[in-house]
Amino acid sequence: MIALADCNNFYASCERVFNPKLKNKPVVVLSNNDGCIIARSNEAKKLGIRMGEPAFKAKDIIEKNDVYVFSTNFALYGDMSNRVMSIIGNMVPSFEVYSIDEAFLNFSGISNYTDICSKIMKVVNKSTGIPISIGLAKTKTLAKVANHIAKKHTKENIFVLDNSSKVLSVLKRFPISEIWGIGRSRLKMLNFYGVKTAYDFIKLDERWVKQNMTIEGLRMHKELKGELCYLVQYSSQNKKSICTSRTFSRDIDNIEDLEQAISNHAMRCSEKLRKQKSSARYIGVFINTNRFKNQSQYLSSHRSILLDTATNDSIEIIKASIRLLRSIYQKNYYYKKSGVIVGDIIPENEVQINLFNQFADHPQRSDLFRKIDLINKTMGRDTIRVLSQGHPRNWKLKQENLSPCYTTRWDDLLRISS
DNA sequence: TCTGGGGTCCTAGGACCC
DNA sequence: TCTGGGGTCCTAGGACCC
Repeated sequence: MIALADCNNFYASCERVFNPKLKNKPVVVLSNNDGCIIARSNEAKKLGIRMGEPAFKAKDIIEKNDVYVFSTNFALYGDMSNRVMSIIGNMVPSFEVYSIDEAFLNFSGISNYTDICSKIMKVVNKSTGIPISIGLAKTKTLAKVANHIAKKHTKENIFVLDNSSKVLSVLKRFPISEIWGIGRSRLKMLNFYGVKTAYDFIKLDERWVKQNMTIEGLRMHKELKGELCYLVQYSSQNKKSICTSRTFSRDIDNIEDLEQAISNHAMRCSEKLRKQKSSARYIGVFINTNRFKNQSQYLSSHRSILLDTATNDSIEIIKASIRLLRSIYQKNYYYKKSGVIVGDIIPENEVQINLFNQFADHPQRSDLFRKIDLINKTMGRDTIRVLSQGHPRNWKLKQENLSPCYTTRWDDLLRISS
């Protein structure tokens, strides 16, 4: 069995822990710049305040009903999350932290899972003040369904989907829109073909699902029928890309302010990189205009580069980010959002080098491999990894199209190795 | 010179999640 | 007036290889 443990109304619940007078009162938490509503207590949900709604649209409801409003405090939520997760971790053999407020628990080979889950709910609530719900089933996707029911249709906030007839009767009433992995676009497509419930969906032919919804749709299909596709991953994985972005509280129309923001974002990205002991080989910068202001002028620009050598050095990342920003900056637009992405992340102590095709018949090539071997032997295995090797036929053509950052690679390597 | 099947690598962008 | 931030996975298509 797999369980999904999910904190109820997490951010709103966190605020409540430190402010007892909020008990049984409507509470909402707002996003950056107090823009959107991103968490609601049950009382706030009952008032008809919608998830993701702009705060100004809900202003009337908020004022009339004395709703308590908070700006986000991510330091607090992160800290509370760690506490909840470590309690859960102490009570189950293996589990996966799926998001700030959710964890999948692995109960394979364990029969008293409901007892353990009830106990987890009690202990977490008693020692952190955060209420949680747990759904149990054979697969992650079904555990999500069970969790949904636990939250909305049970008093105890726990629900077990343990036999196939129970699963079928639940799926017959479960709207397809609520299934994990069905978003706006897939919902529209499925509705077009008359699929309204999860049961309608599992009755579809697997080949049709694969063809129309790719491999992800097929996995969803199988998981809903009880076939395991997503395993509980108990070891925490490093991020594969890291992004820092913000919406400005006002429109920006000059490059100085943008440079300032991009520098900060780049700094935060490098900090996150170093924290997970990684380096990035790819840097991207994007800026968007205000998409609500003038739709015909909406502009979204993104530029990126691959670096010669992976880095997590703040100065290098900032410099590259500013260069990218300058290459995409355009006047006459009012920028509203900016961000930096670092990607192709590799462990800190490794250097990755792409041997591009223009070097394939380089007379020093065999020499190079000898040097790489030598470096790896003295510095440790995989200090330098050769990612791809090209063919001489490609040489001339490639060379013309290469961006400057590639062409130095050969010299850099020779310098490193000599 | 023309032809095809079976690959790899890379990028851009869609769709989804919390 | 005011509309979030941070991720993952997958596919298509170009350009190239044998």
